Amino acid sequence: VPLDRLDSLPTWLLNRSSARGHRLLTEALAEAGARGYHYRALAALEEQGPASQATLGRLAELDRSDVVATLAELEANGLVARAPDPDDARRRIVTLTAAGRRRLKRLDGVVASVQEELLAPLSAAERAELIRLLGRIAGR
Amino acid sequence: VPLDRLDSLPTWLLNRSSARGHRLLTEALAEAGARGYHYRALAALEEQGPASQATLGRLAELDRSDVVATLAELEANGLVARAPDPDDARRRIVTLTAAGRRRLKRLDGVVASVQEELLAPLSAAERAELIRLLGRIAGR
DNA sequence: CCTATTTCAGTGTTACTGAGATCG
DNA sequence: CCGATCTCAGTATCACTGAAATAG
Repeated sequence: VPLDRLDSLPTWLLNRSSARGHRLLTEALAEAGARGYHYRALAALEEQGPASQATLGRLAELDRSDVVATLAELEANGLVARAPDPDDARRRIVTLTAAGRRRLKRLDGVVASVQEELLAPLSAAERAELIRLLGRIAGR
Repeated sequence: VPLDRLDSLPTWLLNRSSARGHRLLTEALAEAGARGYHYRALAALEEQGPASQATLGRLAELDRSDVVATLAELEANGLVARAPDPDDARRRIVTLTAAGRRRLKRLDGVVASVQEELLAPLSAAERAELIRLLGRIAGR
């Protein structure tokens, strides 16, 4: 970075690193035919089991307006199924299909290789330390 | 984070940390009546001296279309002055005014206190280590 | 009545793209 | 004619807001 003031400024370095990671991830997922929202939604479904769209949106931290389109796309590709909740007619229960589970496994691999690429300059110990330090400042 | 898959994922932690830093910075600068672009432009001017708008944009990593509005705002507040380059009529030379220098000093303080707030959970040694690790993966 | 869910349409933000005018 | 500079207008993106319909 050409500006002295910025090149060891934490907020700046975080922005650069995050942008680079985000770019790598978006590109890698796009190559696999997915976007971040799809991965997060599939992961939430696998970890928490079938859930209403609203619950799923909260778990995967999707905006309520984006949940609809995201799940519709996943359903169109046969990765999830949506059915009305017999106990509460407002809800639609979303479940992961076998194809969805396989897709998630594949995307897990894509995501892992992006981490590898992003952290390539660091040793295993340094990677662990970075994760620890980021966890302390990430908030939430 | 409610999802196991994400809570120690570097790209995810970087996004959270970066977003938190960005929010703190934007808010603190707004309270001081500035935005990130203003700070970067003023800093570039102080570090590199008077420069054309295009050069300044490259130094401060502003988009070419945003340079105009940013500098117009700074000029309206008397923080920079713009004058035609006598040697090249395409260029407008931008210089930092005394008021601009004072404002930059004040914003440096604002930016520093944001770093302090963001990194509050870390010791001095941890902060240095984080900066070092981020520098290695930030790219550019 | 009030709250929760699902959905759609529109807004706001922030970066960027395209193109024109000027000039070396 | 090519390339750089400055400028404006318009677009793309992404998260979000408002509001409506439905139901507990």
